[in-house]
Amino acid sequence: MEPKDNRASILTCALELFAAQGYDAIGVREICSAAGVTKPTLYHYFGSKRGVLETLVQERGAPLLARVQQAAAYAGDLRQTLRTLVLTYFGFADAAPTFYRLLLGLWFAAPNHDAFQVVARFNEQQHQVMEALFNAAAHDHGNMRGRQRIYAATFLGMINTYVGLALNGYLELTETHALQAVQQFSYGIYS
Amino acid sequence: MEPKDNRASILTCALELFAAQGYDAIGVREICSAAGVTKPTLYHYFGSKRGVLETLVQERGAPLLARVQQAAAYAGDLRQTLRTLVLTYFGFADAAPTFYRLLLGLWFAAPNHDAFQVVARFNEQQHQVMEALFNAAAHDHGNMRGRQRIYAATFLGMINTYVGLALNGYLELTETHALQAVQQFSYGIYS
DNA sequence: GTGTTAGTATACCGAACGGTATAGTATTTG
DNA sequence: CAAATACTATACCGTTCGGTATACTAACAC
Repeated sequence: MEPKDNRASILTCALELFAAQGYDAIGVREICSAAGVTKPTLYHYFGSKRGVLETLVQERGAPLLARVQQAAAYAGDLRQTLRTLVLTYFGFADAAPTFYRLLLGLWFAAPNHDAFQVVARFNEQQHQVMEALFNAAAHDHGNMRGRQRIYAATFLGMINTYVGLALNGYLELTETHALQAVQQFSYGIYS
Repeated sequence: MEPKDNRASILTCALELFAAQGYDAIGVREICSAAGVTKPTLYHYFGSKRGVLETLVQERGAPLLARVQQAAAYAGDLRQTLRTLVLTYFGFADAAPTFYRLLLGLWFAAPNHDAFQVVARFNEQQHQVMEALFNAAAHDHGNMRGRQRIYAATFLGMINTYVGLALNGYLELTETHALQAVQQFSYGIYS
């Protein structure tokens, strides 16, 4: 029997419930009862319902961001870097589907919504990484210049689309799909 | 002064509020006060809050579905059909950005959520249209066979991604982008 | 032992939620 | 004119919401 860690089990239960039912549809009470604690415990650790979501995004998102940052290092071969990136994302989504579902559920959510803004900041961080990559690549590929922002956005969008469709049972995150996606995307750039 | 149509103004206000703040974040009271009516009026026309959303999706979505169905007619030139489709979607999103925002906000929302299921049915209808198109095209392009479902899903996903990024200010829905998107997508198919 | 701190539970707060019972008005139908 | 239908307002229902005041326990500090 592992020593009970209320903080951790609150986060785990909240993630599962948020991902399945939506942030707004889940009350603090449900999280607490699922985690086997009472409300003051949750508020002791996170201060508010939004604090739970923020902690969740930060802590569970950090590994993804770290891997992505590493995979996004540009070494002269853009296509290869993109391949590594897609595989990194697919691997993460495969290992943490519930968390990715939470992110995707708020990807295009209402802009004035509390929960959206939390996730938007996280997405913006990923966007920065991608934009830096395309900026670096634009030195070698002059015809890309001026479009780095769009490339970053559509590349991330393509990844999220694939993951979202996979989560909804439309396809699977195979290496074949990853490579095909990169090939497709690259064709749009170099042409 | 137009003759006041309470039913219509409820729908209009609900759409605006849902799209901006999210379905769950908006109460029936807010819709009513924005529309200048009281709750029994709303419940007279729509029966429930969910009924408002359902009506919204059906009535505002019908024109899109009609245009898409027409544009998806296959006449031997898949690439041209896809071009027409993307332009149809872009045109609709440009004319009804608020409604499209509502759809996108629930695109990958939590699967057990009330609002998601309403939109999911609508998305499924579009998916059927796309799948039929790729089924027809697979007669001419044997190498597509068996992948029609994936093609339909990723094609719609690509469109939604572009529209979503446009709504969030990352790009604009120009004809150039539309053609580029199709070219990209087609390359993934024929290769 | 005496504070002090971290963590947890009971019980409660006011506000907002979705929805409705009742009563009215205005228009149409006989 | 009477009856029925469509629509709208006042006022209310019970429930749940996010959040908290208070108190208690265990552990560690001095």
